[in-house]
Amino acid sequence: MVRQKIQIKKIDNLTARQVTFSKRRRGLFKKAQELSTLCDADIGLIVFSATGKLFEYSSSSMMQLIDKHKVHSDRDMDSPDQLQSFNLQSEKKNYGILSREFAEKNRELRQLNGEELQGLGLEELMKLEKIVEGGISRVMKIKFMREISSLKKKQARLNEVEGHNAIEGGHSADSITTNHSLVNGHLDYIDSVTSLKLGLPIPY
Amino acid sequence: MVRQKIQIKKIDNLTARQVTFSKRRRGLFKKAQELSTLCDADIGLIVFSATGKLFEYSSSSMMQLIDKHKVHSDRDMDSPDQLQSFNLQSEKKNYGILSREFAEKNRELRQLNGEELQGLGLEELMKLEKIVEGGISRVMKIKFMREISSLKKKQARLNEVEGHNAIEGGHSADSITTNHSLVNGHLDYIDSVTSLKLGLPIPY
DNA sequence: ACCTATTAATAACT
DNA sequence: TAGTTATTAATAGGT
Repeated sequence: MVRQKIQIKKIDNLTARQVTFSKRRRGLFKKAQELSTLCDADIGLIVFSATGKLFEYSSSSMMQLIDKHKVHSDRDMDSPDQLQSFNLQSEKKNYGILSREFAEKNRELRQLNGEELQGLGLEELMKLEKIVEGGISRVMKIKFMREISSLKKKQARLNEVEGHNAIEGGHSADSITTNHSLVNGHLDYIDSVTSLKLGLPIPY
Repeated sequence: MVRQKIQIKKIDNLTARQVTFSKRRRGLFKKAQELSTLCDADIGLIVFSATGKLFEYSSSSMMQLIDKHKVHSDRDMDSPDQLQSFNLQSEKKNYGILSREFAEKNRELRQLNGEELQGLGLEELMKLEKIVEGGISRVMKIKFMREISSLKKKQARLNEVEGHNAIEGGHSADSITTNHSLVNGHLDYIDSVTSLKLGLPIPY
């Protein structure tokens, strides 16, 4: 773009790449702020460098923005069209992941035996609800509500259809829960998790 | 910046503002993509127009990116300095909110009586854990793990300190849990929640 | 960090 | 919403 036009592909030279990263990152954040100011837009920009360093800008609160974004995502789950992002890749991929996960959940649920279903019965769900009542974040709350609601409905249907005996192996029940917002969590880059692992010896 | 340089302040004329929004938004997304490609950065960009329309770009998966971002935020909670974002406003505000919420949680917990603590005993926590084991998102899992871990530790300490009787009203125990990532959820703009509200009549 | 030639973005207009 | 163009803004390569 200047002394010589460059190709938009990964810069080989490490130093040059770092320099360009700094310069263009600043430019990007500036543009984001300008757009926000000029057009009264709410903007959040998250940048992780190749080395994992976080840089971010948000015109208001990143937390709120992310919550708002998640709500939009969840809405899109219901009717998986009408997405108008710059590139739809990530959203489409998301939707694919969630769809698979949803199918998987349904499969797992059908494999549960009656006893286990009883074990995860109404009482436990009620207690879960009570805990969820507490001060967890907006999105987490919604997702958990949905999960609980979904589990309740599924259990109810299973009870209805199966009596209290065998488990159906047929096609999954799509119509029961169109909202499923849970994802398999691989705890890759998280080291602090280890200390949170449950089952640790806690003095009682 | 062209036929005439403009001031970076909200554009009064609605039409002009919309046109500028479209043009600059495209430019911003392009720059984001270029930076991502050139420097191998992982970038997420969320833009809400003044009318609430969502536009987004992400070099990989927005969901993963947000999870990663939240983990970073949580890390910052532990040592509330070393933030290197473009503007620190939102993060600082976040930290303030979480600090207050944490204090509030501590207060609430001290007010719990022994019976209620028993009710939320080890068994329930174990069941919660089992549920949490399932496929919920990375961040939700971490947050819930932390919450459960925190509750366990607090209950353990209460049992230790109080025997099984009265509740201390003294100073809060800061050292027990430095990670507390839960936020008060006001369910403002979310309408779909109503149908998810628990306690709804479900046929059993 | 700074410089600057050159390209890229874009404000006003159509 | 899409094109044109004059002008400013961003920046690649060099110091």
